[in-house]
Amino acid sequence: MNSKKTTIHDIAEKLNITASTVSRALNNNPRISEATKKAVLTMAKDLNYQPNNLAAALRKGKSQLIGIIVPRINRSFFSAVVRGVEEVANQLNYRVVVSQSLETVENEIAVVNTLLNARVDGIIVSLVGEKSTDYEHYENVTKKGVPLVLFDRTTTEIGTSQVIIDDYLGAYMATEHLIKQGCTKIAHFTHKKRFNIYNERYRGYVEALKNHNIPFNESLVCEGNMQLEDGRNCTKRLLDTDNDFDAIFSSSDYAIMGAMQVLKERNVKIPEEVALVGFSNEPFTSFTDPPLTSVNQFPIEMGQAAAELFFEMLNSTKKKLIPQKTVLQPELIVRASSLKLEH
Amino acid sequence: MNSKKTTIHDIAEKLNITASTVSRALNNNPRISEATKKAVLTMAKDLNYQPNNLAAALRKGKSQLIGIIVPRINRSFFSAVVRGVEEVANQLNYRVVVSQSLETVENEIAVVNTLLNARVDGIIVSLVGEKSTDYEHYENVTKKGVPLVLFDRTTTEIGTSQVIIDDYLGAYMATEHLIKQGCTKIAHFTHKKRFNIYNERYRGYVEALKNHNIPFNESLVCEGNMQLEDGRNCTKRLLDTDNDFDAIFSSSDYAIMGAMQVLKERNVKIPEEVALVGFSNEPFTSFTDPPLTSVNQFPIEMGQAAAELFFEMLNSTKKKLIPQKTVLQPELIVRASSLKLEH
DNA sequence: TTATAATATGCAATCGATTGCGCAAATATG
DNA sequence: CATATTTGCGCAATCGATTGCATATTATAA
Repeated sequence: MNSKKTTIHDIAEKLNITASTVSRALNNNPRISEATKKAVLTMAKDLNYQPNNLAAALRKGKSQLIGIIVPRINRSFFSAVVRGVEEVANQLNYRVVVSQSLETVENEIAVVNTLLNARVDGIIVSLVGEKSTDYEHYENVTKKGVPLVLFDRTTTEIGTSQVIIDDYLGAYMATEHLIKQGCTKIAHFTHKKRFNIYNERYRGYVEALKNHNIPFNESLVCEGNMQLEDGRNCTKRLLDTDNDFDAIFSSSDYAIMGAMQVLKERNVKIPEEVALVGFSNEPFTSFTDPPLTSVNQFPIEMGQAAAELFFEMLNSTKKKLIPQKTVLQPELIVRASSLKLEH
Repeated sequence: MNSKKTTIHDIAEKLNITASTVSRALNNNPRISEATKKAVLTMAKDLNYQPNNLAAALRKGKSQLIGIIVPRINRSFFSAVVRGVEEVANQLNYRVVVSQSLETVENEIAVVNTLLNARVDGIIVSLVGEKSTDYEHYENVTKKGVPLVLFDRTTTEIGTSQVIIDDYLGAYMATEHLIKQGCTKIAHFTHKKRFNIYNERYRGYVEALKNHNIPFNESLVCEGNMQLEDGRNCTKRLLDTDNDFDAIFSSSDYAIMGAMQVLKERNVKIPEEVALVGFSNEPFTSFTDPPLTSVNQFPIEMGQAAAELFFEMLNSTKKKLIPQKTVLQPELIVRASSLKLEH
């Protein structure tokens, strides 16, 4: 019953040809006659042949695997990106190996190493670190000639391709939207660790105010970890210090949810008294009451774009390729939480 | 600069020993002296040696990879399961390859095949199909001696281990909770495709009614695809046909969200007039207004349990192992949507 | 001191597929 | 008809690590 796995040699033997021919036949090599190809194919089926990619990978020096590293896979944004990558990769007969860095650089280093050991053909990653010393293991990757693509949480310190959305623009659109709804005292929630993405969003916020001649008020900016609780704290502080504000633009949907909770608890009307806009368009944003205006980051498309950049690098013949940067356009999804005017 | 990848042979040469010894030293084989081990280790570091798992995998016949197949990775339940699997797997130096079946059996078949080609050491899967003919490709897997573990959407038709939560119990708890809140006319939303899990939940609902002497009313059961829209339709139908009901227990959080929307639109008070309970404890359930009572399926724990079953199978010396079944206890998470009484 | 056991390492085959090179037969060209 | 070309396939090395068996050296026992 367990008649050993059948190999191309078994097929060759049965047909009185060599393994080379079988290999070429299976790979549809033009130098093999149609007749033998057909014979090989049917014999392969008869013997229930299952190709061993490991052997091919070893010989060819490529595993048809893409490693992808995300902080945590069970976060809707990241899992959606993975989905996008997977869909493009599968099309081209590549598989995706998923790893979590769990937000620590040590994990990240370990994970990069095991992926390299597994001889993945490339790595797609959303970074954990923020200091430039946190990137050495990635410089190692590029030095080895393994394609590396960054997404969302990126850096320019590693000279490699990346895909991001235009965070600046997203924030600008969000803020401008609030302004057009008549808001003039717009608070902003941002991350205390100033990743690129949060800095850009902050910039967008500030610029939108400036371009509409609204004075920037430092005390309306609140920093935190961008979690629900941080949003709650920021909102309480705003309310308690009696800072006058009529809108909040948060760089995170979770933080703005905290705001919504606190405002409701204190019977502040949304959006009449305070309008709310988040960032990321998390799946829950359409289920809140009122539904939350947010900025769509197109995570699936981001994954697809990352995969495409990866394959470009992979297929590039040049040794030194110029890092590409794909910038996706964000989309402001307007829902009731910010709609003070009828449209 | 690109001085070829260094192999154990390079290390061997430098030290005037053979590759065998290097291999054994790196694997900490007791038959190698401490001295040479140390020498090998430092030389490996000096030469920037990166082990090639492909070669080892080919030789040993195992890849240290676990394939996991989910309908879609960007669904919070599934991504959380993947996270659980990954965490256990990494501990044991295994990597996880993720694939999506995208809810079609054809995709599933293709994906199983490529995983087998990649020589994964086993497969963990939540099934797509519902007909027994949909399982042939999996019977193939077990026949080849490749460990297979099912989770959530399982079947007993494939003789293999599985991990599920006690869906019956979860539904029973949910229904009983509603009864204790004083509800007597409890509607139920279920899936029109009667996967095991939905059948079990249906059973739990019916049994809870029975045990509390509440008559079962067929017309309060509504079937659909368990999406938001289905929940909306079911709720409208219930309202429009003037079926009297004071609660809904839905086998899906999405469907119950549809219910919440429609009820709000029609100014039906939640939970006073209609109490709501969902299933799955999706992340958004705590963000709705009112927050949604739901049944926690412990997805991360489910992933961990699946991984543990996998490793049990892997390490079992017996050829024929008895399929194990891990049943997790669900937890009813009570939130405002069903709380008619103060606690 | 000799036989025996333990220790440390080498030899060579192996996992399964790929591929450059070579060669014979078939076909085309002049 | 002789030479050149194309077609179809085989030979054997190769990818890099593992491992059963053999061997040499040293330590121990009798």
